[in-house]
Amino acid sequence: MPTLSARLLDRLVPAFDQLDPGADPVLRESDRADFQVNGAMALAKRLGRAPREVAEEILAIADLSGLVSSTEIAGPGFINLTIADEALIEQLVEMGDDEALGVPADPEAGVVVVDYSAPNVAKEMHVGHLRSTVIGDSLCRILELTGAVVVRRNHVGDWGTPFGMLIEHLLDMGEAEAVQGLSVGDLNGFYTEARAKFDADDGFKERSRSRVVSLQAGDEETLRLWRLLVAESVRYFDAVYSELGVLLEESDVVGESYYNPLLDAVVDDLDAAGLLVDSNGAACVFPPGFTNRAGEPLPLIVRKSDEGYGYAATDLAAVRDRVGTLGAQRILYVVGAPQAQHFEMVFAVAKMAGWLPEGTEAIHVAFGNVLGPDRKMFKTRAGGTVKLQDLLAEGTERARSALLERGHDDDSLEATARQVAMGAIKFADLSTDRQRDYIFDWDRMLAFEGATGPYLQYAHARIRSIFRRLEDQPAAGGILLGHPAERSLARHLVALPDAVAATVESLSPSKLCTYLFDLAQHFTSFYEQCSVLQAPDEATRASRLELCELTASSLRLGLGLLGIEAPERM
RNA sequence: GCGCUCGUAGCUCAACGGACUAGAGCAUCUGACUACGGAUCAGAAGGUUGUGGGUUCGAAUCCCGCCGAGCGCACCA
Repeated sequence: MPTLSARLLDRLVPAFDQLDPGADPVLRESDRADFQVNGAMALAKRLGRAPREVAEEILAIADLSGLVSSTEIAGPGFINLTIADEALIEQLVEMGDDEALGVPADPEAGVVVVDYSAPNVAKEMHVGHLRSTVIGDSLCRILELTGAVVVRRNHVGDWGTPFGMLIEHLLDMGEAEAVQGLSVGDLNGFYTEARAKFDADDGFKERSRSRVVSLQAGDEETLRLWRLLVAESVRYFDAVYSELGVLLEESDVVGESYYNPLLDAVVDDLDAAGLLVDSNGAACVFPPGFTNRAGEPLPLIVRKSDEGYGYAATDLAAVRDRVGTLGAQRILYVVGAPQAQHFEMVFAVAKMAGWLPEGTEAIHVAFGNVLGPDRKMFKTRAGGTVKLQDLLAEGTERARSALLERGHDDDSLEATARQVAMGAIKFADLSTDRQRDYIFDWDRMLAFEGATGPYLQYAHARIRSIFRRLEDQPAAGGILLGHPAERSLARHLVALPDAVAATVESLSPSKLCTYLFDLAQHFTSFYEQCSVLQAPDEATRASRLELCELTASSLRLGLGLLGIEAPERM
């Protein structure tokens, strides 16, 4: 089913084509009317004609019958369009019949690999993993709805020199005891103890070093111990993901170690392509346009001077694997903004090597830091790292008391508190433009008023409450838009597909957040002005119930795309 | 030093080169509870969009300079 804006474009494009083939109508939502068409002005400039005259000609040519009820040319050459109520109603009916509420699935969307979350084995997840996990999860859900085949990749840090000391520490403790400790999630304690011994005890340090060598050499017993560490960590990650309500699973974990067997080929093939340069003993590629502090060319170090591989090699191998084996048309890296230059370089080298051919693209979906109320990096009061589990638990606790304060009185309290807390945390994160840093503030995000997760959940719960009170099955009549509040709600409802499209286009869930908040506001305004259950007549009542149903579905779908649950009651 | 990102209302944020009033939310002030959840709604007030130029019919948005902030800049990921 085509969206309303697609229908409009179908009528407008031929008119613009007639004056200048390929001209963009520049169709936008408008606060003056329903839509505005701004393309006439740019077109007039190219044609050397008067803008208003061009606008008039467009309107004369375009067949807007049945879709638009009135048009107006305003200002320097804006075309304002008011949608016919019948067209709006038709759109709403189709929306109601569609599980995706009119969001079109693009059959050409292709395979998209989304690389996100990426915690480290044997380390606890902390607030620094929050944004990648939440943003990545939301993008996956949205891309799937819009037709992409999404492959989730949790690129966990499961390899490298720290594993020597971790394995030795595990042996010192005894396997059984170590596993016991790890299974209760005390990964930081484990890591810290290992680190402390490594720094203090030369013998331990020596054992750790040779253990790394055994690990890299593929010694079976060492690998077994390493797998034990990885398995315990993955179980712990799963517990966090499940509490947070993100879709990552064990099978999505494809850590750094997975790419080890592919690294030699990366170097060999770069060498064969003549791209590899030896610089101070390291095997490097110098992609053009990157310089260091001294203004000299900056290398991407593929193999270190000690023969070891760095993360550039792993990232290059991952690009090859994802494009070559998984068939990715797009690879999204949901990774913090500070790594922008690294990814630019990796992508540049991958292109030079032909590993990102025409028709494929790699995108760094960068995001800013989580800051505390003091605008500095978010830390605990003691200055330590905020553990993700602690953060989620605190949120749930705060949500619980907020619900109790407001008289929540059934046995769903625990479950609802968790849903509200996760909704609050996620909405706060997703509603700010990705690129910017955002300030983590419990009171603001957990407020039940304003643009927050709880406000949206509340709007949904109120609608559901109407249906709980409904005793009879309403007659299936048509939709009526007699009241201005009904019409503006309707107008907003049909814009859901456009909001989703804008979100996909920019890979910014904040656009969807804005849409949903506006929708909730339009709804509550309608709700205040238009009685539903006690509507003046049966036809109006049925129509309003239908509008309620569509709003609830839209909120549920939209929140779902953000990874936020929509409880029936709060 | 070079590069990237960014400076919008007291605070947190929107605004895809477009309109006579730069929008929301919070906080503040004023109203509205005998309708479906007042956890709400209606309204008011609040801005030389860091600054100085430029391009344009039209700039928060594009270009240049300056000021300020954060991050990155060779073997950790």
